Amino acid sequence: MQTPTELAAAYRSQGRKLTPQRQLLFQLMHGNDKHPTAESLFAEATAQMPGISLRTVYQTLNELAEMGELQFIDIGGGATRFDPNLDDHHHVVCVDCGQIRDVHVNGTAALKPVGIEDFTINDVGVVFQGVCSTCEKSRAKSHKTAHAKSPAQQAKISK
Amino acid sequence: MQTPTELAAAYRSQGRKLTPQRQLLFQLMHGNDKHPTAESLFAEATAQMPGISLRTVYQTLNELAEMGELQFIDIGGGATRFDPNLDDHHHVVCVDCGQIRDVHVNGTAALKPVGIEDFTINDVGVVFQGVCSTCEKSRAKSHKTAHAKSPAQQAKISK
DNA sequence: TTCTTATTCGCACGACTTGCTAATTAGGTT
DNA sequence: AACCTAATTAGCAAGTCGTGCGAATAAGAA
Repeated sequence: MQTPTELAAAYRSQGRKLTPQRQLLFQLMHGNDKHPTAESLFAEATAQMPGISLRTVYQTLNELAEMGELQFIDIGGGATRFDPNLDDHHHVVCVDCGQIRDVHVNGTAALKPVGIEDFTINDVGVVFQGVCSTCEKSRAKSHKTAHAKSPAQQAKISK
Repeated sequence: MQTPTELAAAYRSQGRKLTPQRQLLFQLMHGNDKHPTAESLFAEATAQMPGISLRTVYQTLNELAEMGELQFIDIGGGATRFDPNLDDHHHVVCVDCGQIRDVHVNGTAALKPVGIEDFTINDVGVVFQGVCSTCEKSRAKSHKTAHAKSPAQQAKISK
């Protein structure tokens, strides 16, 4: 995603208006590597601009996605998460706490799907599933105790 | 996923009951490579067993997932899709029509995430995004005409 | 056949996201 | 500086997907 300043210019050049709400969201998303949900962004935004609408957050995120400034990440379960990182990268997900980490991956260029001649491939996404060190520790103590989640809320496996 | 007969045995050995609803769903899912949603499975099931409940379809799919007989696939947008294929495989998605195809992928063993020492990786999923030949043809005719979908319903990119 | 317990069904509810629209505002124009 | 108009916002209703719950039912053992 471009800087807030660059986005301001991009917006104006497209006939879009530069509102305080948008400017705030530009700031909150720029360089943000937390892969926030709309709700969590809304919470942050509200802290700085009480009264901002969740609807506006969704709207702005959709605009930015249309403009190619960010990506949607759907990795099972809950809400869509947003990623302003436009570099060639992939994701690692902790199946316990749900955190998502950006990673560069070696070897993606060599990936070859077998037997899909009738598809024009445009993009490849790699998702690693694992357990982060923090969750690994809490697992050691409480064996499976509080970690059994319903299929719906736990990060789903999508091979 | 195992055959309906094998599943019947597995169910009984676990103290689960073998109901007609479950047996039907075993049949519908066995060898199914369409990656159906709960709704579409429900539709098929209803054709053969009017009165079967959507609730039961969800319940049975969750059971099968718990038993490791199938996977959830969440590739952006709409409903969860179910995959009874337990082989080591990955997926190709048509961003136009949303169809999902199973594929074997060469080179996955060589994939190396960079800089995530604090993660224990258990699984890797690869998703190719592209356009199937059918959609490619219709694109050639009607340029973008009916293919502009809202971000929400179109297959989302998850790098 | 009887009994116990799992299962089914259907509705209400919850999470997430979008549709709709009146009121407001950004930003160009006079 | 005041004005104009299209874009935007806010907020609530509604839609989609999936689950919680409880009464009625049925599987399978005794």
